[in-house]
Amino acid sequence: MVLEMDHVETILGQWKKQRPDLDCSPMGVIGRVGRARQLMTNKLDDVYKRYELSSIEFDILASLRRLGEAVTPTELYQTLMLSSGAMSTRVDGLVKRGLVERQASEIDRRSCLVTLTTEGLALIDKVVEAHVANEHQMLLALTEEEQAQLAMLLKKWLVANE
Amino acid sequence: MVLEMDHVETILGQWKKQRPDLDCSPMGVIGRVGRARQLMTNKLDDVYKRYELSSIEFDILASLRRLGEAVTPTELYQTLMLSSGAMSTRVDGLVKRGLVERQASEIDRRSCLVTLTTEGLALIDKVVEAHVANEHQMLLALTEEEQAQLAMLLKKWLVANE
DNA sequence: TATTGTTATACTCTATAACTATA
DNA sequence: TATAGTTATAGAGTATAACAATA
Repeated sequence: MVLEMDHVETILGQWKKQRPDLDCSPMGVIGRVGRARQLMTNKLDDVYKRYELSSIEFDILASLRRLGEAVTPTELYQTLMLSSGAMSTRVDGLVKRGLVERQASEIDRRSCLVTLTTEGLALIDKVVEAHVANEHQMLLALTEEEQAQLAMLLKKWLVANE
Repeated sequence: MVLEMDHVETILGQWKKQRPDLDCSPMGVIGRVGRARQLMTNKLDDVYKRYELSSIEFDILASLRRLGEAVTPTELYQTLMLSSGAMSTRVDGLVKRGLVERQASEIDRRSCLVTLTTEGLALIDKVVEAHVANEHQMLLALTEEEQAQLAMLLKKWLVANE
């Protein structure tokens, strides 16, 4: 059996030596979630950049696509945890590129609905396919069963903490 | 048995409805790693802020502490994945607060060693204790065995991908 | 010539709050 | 008065590259 170490294992060993009184075992989980996230984010960004999208732009377009309906800027910034001002700026950029449109609301004239244009829909459908293929590729180091187990454990933590 | 949903489960359902042709199962893993990371980061930041440290400042002080020896700015920015300029700025801030010092290197006069001051050492020891206690608290939703399993699965992925 | 580390510059992204229009 | 959304401002953080000193 091969006993390979990862970066967090090294860090745990260093703490063990310098502060043997501390039980740093939770770093084995939390540190690895952080490090995995960082590496995963880099790989996800590779695909976004191929289509000249930032991570947030992808999230906006993907939200509109998977919800299957137009949503207000307020719903968008609350869902994606951005300020209203930041969302306005992001939507502006997508409007300028012809990927989304703002439609006046018929029931509340203060409000508007952000919708995908034909070009935006075609783009996000293409990007999501590349995105999902990329994600499949990223998980090849784990068996289907391990992936399911990992998802299940993270879900249990999230149900208790989100 | 309780079947609670998390946020990612909702998103998976939306994709299933809008794009039933796509196998989005990897989102169950990658999406949850990202979401868990975000929630964990917020909770970790609570402790850092209590001691008026940013996440990066904590990382610098903790690196010095667990390595148990002085390191060069170059080692620091490579380990923490920052640019050299950004590290200079961060170290400056910690020097101004009396938490670290720059010592001239005796073997290479271009270089220096960053060391914890007495105050810096006392501070990081206190913060790390609060940090580890915080991390223990954050994982209470999982049993010891589940935590170990989660760490093991993430480690397997990291060994193959980092 | 190459490398270490600092400094100066410019850029990206953001939150905040002021603001307009409407409810 | 409160809310939806935009705009203007200012701040945090960064990378980049120019720079000085040394290898």
